[in-house]
Amino acid sequence: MANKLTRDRIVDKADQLFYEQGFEHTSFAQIAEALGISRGNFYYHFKTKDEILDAVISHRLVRTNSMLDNWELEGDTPVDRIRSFINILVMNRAKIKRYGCPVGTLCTELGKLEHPARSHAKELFTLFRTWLRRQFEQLGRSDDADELAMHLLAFSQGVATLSSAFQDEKFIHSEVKRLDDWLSSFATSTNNQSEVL
Amino acid sequence: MANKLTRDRIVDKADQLFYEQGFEHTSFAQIAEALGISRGNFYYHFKTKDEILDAVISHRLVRTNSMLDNWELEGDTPVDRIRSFINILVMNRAKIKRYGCPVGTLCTELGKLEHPARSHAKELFTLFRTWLRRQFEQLGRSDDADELAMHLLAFSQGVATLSSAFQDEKFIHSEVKRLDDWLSSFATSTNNQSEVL
DNA sequence: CGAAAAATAGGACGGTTGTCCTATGGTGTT
DNA sequence: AACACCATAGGACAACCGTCCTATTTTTCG
Repeated sequence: MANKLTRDRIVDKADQLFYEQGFEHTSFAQIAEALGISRGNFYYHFKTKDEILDAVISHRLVRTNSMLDNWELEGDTPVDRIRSFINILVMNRAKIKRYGCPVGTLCTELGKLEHPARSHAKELFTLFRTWLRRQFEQLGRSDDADELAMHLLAFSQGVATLSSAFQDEKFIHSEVKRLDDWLSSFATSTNNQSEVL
Repeated sequence: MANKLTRDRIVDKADQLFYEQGFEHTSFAQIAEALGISRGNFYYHFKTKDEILDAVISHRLVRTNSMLDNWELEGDTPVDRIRSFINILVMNRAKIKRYGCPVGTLCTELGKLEHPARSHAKELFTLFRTWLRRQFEQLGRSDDADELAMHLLAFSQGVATLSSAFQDEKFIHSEVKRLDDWLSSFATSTNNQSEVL
C-alpha cells in the first residue's frame, strides 16, 4: 500500500485542472503529463474519467467539511463564522478572478453535460447551505434561516461570476464590504433588519 | 443571396446548443445533424468553430441590445425598466433552472478555455451593466449607479447559478420578490435607502 | 437557354480522446 | 532464492473532433 501517494497526487492534480480548465477540457494525458506518470499507470488507479471526477468531488467534500468544522470551533459568534465564509471570496480572489467559483462552475458544467455526477457535485453546495443555515438559526432566525443561507450563497456566486467575467478583483472587495455591513446588522439588532436585499 | 436562411439557421441552432450543452461539448456534426444539412455545407458558411462562436455572440449582442432599447421605450419609469430586467429571471425560469444564465455560463466557459472570444462575450455583460447604470442614474443615483448596476447583475447571476444547481424554480420566485421589494424602496424614497445588501 | 456563381453533399485527413491490453520493473514475504 | 503482487510503462484501439477538399446540385442572371 506504499503507493497511496500516486493516487492522491492524481486526485490533487485533477482537482486543480478541472477547476482551472473545466472537466471536459481536461484530458487523461494532460493530468498524466503534468504528474510525470504514464497513462498506463493512470489507468491502473482510475478506470474511467468519471471515477476521477467522483474522487475529486469526494475529496472536495471532505476538505470542505473539515474547513466548516474548524470555523465552527474557531468562530466565537455565528456572525464571526459567517464572516469566515464571506472571507473565502477575499482569500481566493486571485483564483476566483481567473476561474470563478470552484463549486459553481463545476455544477454548471456538469449540468450542461447532463453528467451523472451532477448531484454529487451539488452536495458541495448543500454542505455550505446547511452550515450557513445553522449559523443563522443560532442567530435566532430559525424562520428564514434557509432563505438567508441561500441568499448569501447566491450572492457569493454572483460576485465570483462577475469578477471573473470582468477580470475585476476590486469588485470582490467592494461587494464583500457590503456583505460585512449587512452582517453587522445581525449582530447589533437581535431579530429585525431582514428586509435588506 | 437567397441563402441567408441557412446561415441564420446555423447561428440559431448553434446559439441554442452552445447554451444548452456548452460551447466545447457542441460539435460541428451535431449542429449540422440537428439542421439536416451536411458538414460540407456547414463548412461553406463557417470555416472554423470560432467563427460560429463569434457569429453567435454578435447575434446575441444585437438581440439583447434591441431588447434593452424596447424596454427603454416601454417602461414609464426607471424602476419599471429595471423591473423588466429582473423579470428575465421569471420569464426564463424553466431554461435557467436547466442551463443557468446564457451570458454567465458562456463567459465562465470561455474563461476556462482561455478562448480569444472571451472578451467578446463579456460585452454581453457590459451591455446590461451600462443599461442598468443609466437607469439608476435616472433615479438620481449618479454617485453609485455603476455599483448598483453591478450589484444587481451579480445577484441575478447568483440566483441563476443556484436555481440551476438545486434544480429549484421556487428559489427564483422568492429571490425575485426580494429584489422587487428592494426596488420599491427606490421608487418611494428619492435618494436614501442604499445600505441594503 | 446557357454560363457563371452560389449552395450543398459527402468523404478524407491528421490529431486527440477515453479506454484497454500486455509487458516490465520493483518490493516484500516465506 | 523463488514467488506473488503491486506499480508503472508504453503502445494499440475505435471513435470522434475540427478542418479541408472535390464533386454535384441548385440558383441567378445576361
